Amino acid sequence: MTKANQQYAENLQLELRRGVIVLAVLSQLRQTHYGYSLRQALVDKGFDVNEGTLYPLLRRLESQGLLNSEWDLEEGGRPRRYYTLSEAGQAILTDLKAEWKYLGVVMDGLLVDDK
Amino acid sequence: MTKANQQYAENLQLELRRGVIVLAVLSQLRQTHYGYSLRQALVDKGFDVNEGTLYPLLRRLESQGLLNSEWDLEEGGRPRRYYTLSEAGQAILTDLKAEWKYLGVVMDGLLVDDK
DNA sequence: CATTATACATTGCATCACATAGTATTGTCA
DNA sequence: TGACAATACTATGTGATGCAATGTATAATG
Repeated sequence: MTKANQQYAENLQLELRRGVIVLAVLSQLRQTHYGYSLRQALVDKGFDVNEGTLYPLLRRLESQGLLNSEWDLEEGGRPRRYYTLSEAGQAILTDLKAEWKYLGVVMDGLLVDDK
Repeated sequence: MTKANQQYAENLQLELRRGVIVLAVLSQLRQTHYGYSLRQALVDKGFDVNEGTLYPLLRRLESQGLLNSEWDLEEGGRPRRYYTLSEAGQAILTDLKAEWKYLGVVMDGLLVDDK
């Protein structure tokens, strides 16, 4: 595999993960998290997310009304912004889960080693 | 669900499918196809792809050396460009299949209804 | 003879992940 | 004590890419 091909492969793997990020994030926000702890939870479970991806994503989802957030300015600690799913966010999560499941079935059909 | 939320939901579903498109395309090109027949094969199996997505995608994959193509200029027929997987394309397909499988496992872990 | 299906191409727009860099505090370890 | 890593969040620019829209042209269908 040439260097160029390796580059293409990495790129395609990134694309593959790209679409799933929101689903991954929403799934974990069934429990309250702040950005950093959310990232750790995802990484721990095998889903690596860049900080430069996650933080803006959370702000975007909040601006779309899918998340609620609240600052925690505890004394003697760094300020944390806690996120939870809004009702709309829960509805979207349900949608995306269904779509994900459907996609799995479709892809299984496409990837069958026929003949 | 408000109109805005419906918009977000559609958008996120598009994103979800986005990353998988290349994998879907490569999977079907284990058999030779031209663009139009490839699109039909995908749609038939539940994977809807836009023409404006598919045709440029095929050109791009070819330019990256993952596909080979050949015009068929049969008399009394519309010209068709037939695509097949190159060796590099087959390698990438194998990679992506593995990544897809891994992603499935990870997502299953994330989506578990714990508690 | 008009409409639909086939077959491919192109352009501009909008979305979005990531790399990178920056700020600031807390903890660790030599 | 002083350097470095970890914590926690923000901001910006770039590149990749899907899609809607539009165009071209031929064949089939009614």
